[in-house]
Amino acid sequence: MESQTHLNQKVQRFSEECRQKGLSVTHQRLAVYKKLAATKSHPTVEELYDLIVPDFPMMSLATVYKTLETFEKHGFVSKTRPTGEKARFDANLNPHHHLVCKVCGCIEDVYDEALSRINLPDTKTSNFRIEDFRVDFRGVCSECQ
Amino acid sequence: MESQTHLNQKVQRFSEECRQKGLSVTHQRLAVYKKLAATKSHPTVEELYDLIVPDFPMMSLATVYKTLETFEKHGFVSKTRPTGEKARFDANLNPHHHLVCKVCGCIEDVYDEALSRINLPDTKTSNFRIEDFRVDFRGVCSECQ
DNA sequence: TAAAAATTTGATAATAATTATTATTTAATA
DNA sequence: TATTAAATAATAATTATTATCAAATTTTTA
Ligand SMILES: [Mn+2]
Ligand SMILES: [Mn+2]
Ligand SMILES: [Zn+2]
Ligand SMILES: [Zn+2]
Repeated sequence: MESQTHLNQKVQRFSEECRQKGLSVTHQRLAVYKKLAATKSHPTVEELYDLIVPDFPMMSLATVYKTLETFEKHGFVSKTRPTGEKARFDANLNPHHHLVCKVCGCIEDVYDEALSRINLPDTKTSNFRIEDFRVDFRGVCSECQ
Repeated sequence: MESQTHLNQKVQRFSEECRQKGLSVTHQRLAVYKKLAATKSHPTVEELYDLIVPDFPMMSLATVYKTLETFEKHGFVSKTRPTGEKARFDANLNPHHHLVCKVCGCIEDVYDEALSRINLPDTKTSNFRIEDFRVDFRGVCSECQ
């Protein structure tokens, strides 16, 4: 659970960065960002939409799609698609890894300092330039056990 | 590049396992398996279909979909869905990780003994039961540089 | 080997997720 | 507040994937 003040700071930074990048700070964008920054659940587009609609009945699903696309392009959120169907989003940009449930598809964040110290594999022969890496730990969440 | 004899052995084993599991060994299934086992490119369903059609003009795209679904269910292939659009398939079931190109979406296999020895993160508090893990090294392939 | 039973295929329809279109509305700026 | 560029909402279109089902093929049984 993020503290309320921390969340407000995050939203504040988001608004400033939008202006810096020439993006209008609209009610819709604020609503999407706030809901996403307030949860750890890596919601799908539709889940986010359902979270927002009660507070914001005129919100359109297509706007949530486009907003998240914009956010991803500008580096406000990350998008992931583990084995399940739908894309999932995360406003947590600190480098971290994921626990992915094979049963229900839910995602939990996992931080592990040791992982940041692994040696990158040798890619001299294929000449692939590695920029970063993410680990998906796959298994069964507590709910599904 | 797989050697031809190694590939033949793999197809041989595949046929035997199909029979053991009560799956008919059809021309279509052999064609899909052979093409997939012969490439390292992690093709999409449509790419596989296009590879197969010249040799096998009556092949249906729906059959490729269904065949791959069957193969995955029976553990003959693995399916992966990077951030891009389409699912990609791999007949290489040795535990390995992936180099994923951020530009074109291509996937290369990467083996790294050191990775198999990492300590799993502590999940006592969330009670998530980790079964395995996969690392996506993200960056830019040689083609796209 | 031939007939019967079971499975698979191919053609196509249906569905689900996502993206494109466009008239209207809103936000930023002067 | 008026101007202008950008964003939204409603909805159509597209794309990837799955479902349906009669016909064909494969496997089993006699
Ligand atoms: Mn996360
Ligand atoms: Mn692979
Ligand atoms: Zn679960
Ligand atoms: Zn590339």
